[in-house]
Amino acid sequence: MAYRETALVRARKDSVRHSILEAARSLVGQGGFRAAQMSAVAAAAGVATGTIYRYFPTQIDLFAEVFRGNSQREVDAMQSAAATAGSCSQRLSLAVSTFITRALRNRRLAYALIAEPVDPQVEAERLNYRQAYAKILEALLEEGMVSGEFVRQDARITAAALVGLLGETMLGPLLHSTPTARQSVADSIIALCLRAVGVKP
Amino acid sequence: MAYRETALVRARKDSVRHSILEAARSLVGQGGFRAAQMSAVAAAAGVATGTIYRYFPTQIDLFAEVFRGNSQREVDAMQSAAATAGSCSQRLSLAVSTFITRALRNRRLAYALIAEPVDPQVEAERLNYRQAYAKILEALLEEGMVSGEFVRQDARITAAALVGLLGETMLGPLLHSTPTARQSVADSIIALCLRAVGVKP
DNA sequence: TTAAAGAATGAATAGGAGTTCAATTCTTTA
DNA sequence: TAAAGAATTGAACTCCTATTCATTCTTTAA
Repeated sequence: MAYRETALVRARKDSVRHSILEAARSLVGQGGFRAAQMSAVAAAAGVATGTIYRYFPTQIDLFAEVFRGNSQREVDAMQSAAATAGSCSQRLSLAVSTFITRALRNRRLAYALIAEPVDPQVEAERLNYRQAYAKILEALLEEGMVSGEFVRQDARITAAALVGLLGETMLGPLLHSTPTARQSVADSIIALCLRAVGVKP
Repeated sequence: MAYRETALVRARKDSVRHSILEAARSLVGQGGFRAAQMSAVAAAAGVATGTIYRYFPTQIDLFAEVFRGNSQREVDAMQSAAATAGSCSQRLSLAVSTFITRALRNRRLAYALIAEPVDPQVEAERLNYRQAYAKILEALLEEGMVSGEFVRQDARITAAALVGLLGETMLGPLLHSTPTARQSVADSIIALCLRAVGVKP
């Protein structure tokens, strides 16, 4: 034998893989998935298109990983917010406002993750993450019902509804509002969520 | 001149156009937009593919018209429900349950209209119709606030939120529930909507 | 009946983006 | 330094449908 992968090569391959992912992530963050053609990703990553295929079997696999990476961050952020100290209402408010704030910080990315038309297999990832959000909210709702803060309800449905509610308001009124109006819009959404879960007075 | 379109020809052309639209509508209703390739539409309509182009400049135009046709029916149905006699709460309940019932009656179509990945120009139609739903709900919310049935709120935001809420719950929990569970799920969604708009006791 | 104008046909074409692969360059070890 | 094994390259290829258009029917009016 005259060749075996050394740590150095391993490291460089890891770095190439990382570059490709980062390039794709950046393109998606700027122009959505449609802007991330393989040739564009390759150019941005500084490799040939063929090289991408040594790291990702298909474009869909690459996109799925980009989707997971981006979405997981959002889910984690919401999870942290939901896990803070305080009443369930406060934690729900924080979780929701975290979602809103982060979506506003990168609206194109938010659009890509929430609503951009994508390949069905990437859409499957989207559904996974919508469920991940829903699970977090569902747990919070259950807790709030036990503590008596929220009225009795089907937590699974309310959780899904909140996810849909947040997505739609991010794409609709909020994105087109002026910067000064944003805070009040965000406040409206939070108030709406609290009403929806039936916070008792 | 030796040829001029007569009423007979006019009528047949109208009928061909109608066949094409109907074929497309049916395919979309069964398998979504992805199942409605031009060749499939032509076959279903009993014409050659080239013929479609004498009636619709591009596939996108055809799809947009199919989308509008289908969506308008849904919007009209909700509008009727919202315009019945009764309290604003009752009318909201009816509007929401109308939406749910109709979505359940044709789930594939509901998916195509609500969430199937489509061309951006068809997506634009989708946004139009989401706004149409929202407008109906917004008017109802305004009325309910004036009458004192609903708490003060930003009706535009709540309306958008309800649209998102309905769409998400149609795709999530409801579609996968058993037939017997459907009614209770629908009831949960209605109750949720009433809480969200802040129905006063 | 016939010529002009339209309408319909469907095989051929176009175009765009993902994917492949023969040739090339790089790494490693003997 | 050489040879084997990998990795990289990017132009060529593939695939898939939407779209076109030369040809063939139909219809109309003289």
